[in-house]
Amino acid sequence: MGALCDFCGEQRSMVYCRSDAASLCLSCDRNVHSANALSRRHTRTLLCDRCASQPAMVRCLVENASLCQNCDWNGHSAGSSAAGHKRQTINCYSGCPSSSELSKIWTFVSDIPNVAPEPNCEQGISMMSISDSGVSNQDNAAGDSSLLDIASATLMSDLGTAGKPKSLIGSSSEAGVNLLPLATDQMAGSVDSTSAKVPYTADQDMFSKDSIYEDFCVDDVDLSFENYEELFGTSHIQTEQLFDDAGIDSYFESKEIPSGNSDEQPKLMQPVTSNAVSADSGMSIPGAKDYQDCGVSPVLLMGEPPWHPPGPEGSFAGATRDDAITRYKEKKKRRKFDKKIRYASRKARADVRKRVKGRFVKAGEAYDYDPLCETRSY
DNA sequence: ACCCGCCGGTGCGCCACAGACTTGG
DNA sequence: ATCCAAGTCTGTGGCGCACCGGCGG
Repeated sequence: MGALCDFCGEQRSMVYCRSDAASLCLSCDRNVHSANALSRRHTRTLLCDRCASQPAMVRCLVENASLCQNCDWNGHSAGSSAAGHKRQTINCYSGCPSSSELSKIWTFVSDIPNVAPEPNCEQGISMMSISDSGVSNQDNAAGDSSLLDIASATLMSDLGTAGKPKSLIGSSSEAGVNLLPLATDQMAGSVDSTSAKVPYTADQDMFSKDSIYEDFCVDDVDLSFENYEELFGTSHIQTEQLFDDAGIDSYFESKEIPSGNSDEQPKLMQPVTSNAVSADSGMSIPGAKDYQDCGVSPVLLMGEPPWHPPGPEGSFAGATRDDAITRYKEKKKRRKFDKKIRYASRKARADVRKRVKGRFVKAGEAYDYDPLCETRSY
């Protein structure tokens, strides 16, 4: 069963907020993120069905499960029996959507509980719009159906084949609910190319609407980060490899990857710069610290999991790669890419604490930086 | 080939303080 | 064994500085 809400500790957590590093029930999500303009900008997404501790990034249509990147990779890695499963991206959102609006964002979730509207958010909801989805559904009769257009999530192959995916970030009205498509890996063989470019609508419910949470359960194991590798095997290391110095550039290149499905045409990997999220986070590779903002790891931005056997025109040979991996691992020891917020309350305090040259100052003393209003006391 | 200065990327320490944790009665 | 108070420790984010490697002169 999924974890309880980090905020109320009573309801089942359903969404994950990267900014707060918190799993929240929908009620608390609305309460917490209606507090102020900044919190409304927090991007949230569904919680991973499998590990229940990380933000889900893709929806496996076969398993009816929302998966975080690690669970996705572990479950659908090349060579596994599930490698060919169709998956689609899961959009994250910001603002204060109602339960009905969320149900449009995530059409595959059938048990979104009703959430009382937050007075602070009324305006935001009414202004909600998506103006530049790139995937439209003009036929949708629902009044605020613009949500659904994107929402429903783009088939993964859309991202893989679209020439220039448009950024959704910033396209919506200021106070509205922003839907932020999660970038995905276009894992070889994972998508049936014949189904690409078919905008998903509620009428095309190609996958069961049975509760995705009916099997929302994981073994009773500690899912803390401490035993991450124990739980997820090699994925952590694989992630590390991504930032391999020599490998970075190669991932920026468009390259063909071998398909796990022999019937498919090889897919071109998209350059990172085409990814919507990169624009949002201002992320720079390899110093990507901001990848967590929308639940998008740089790994996904790179397209292909780095441990995937390089294509014929792979940019580096095995020995060079090994060297680079070794170098990266040495660097990794000194870095904190995987910083995990252990105490959200402390983070919340630090986020609003006044500073002088970056250092916290005593309450009431002069400061030169106030995170809340960016004013100076002198 | 070697040295030097410049530049950008990166890591680390600092700060206050709430809350978690430990210890002793 | 349990409770409580007091003391100690931890972790949080932005900034400045030091360090490092790459590059050009």
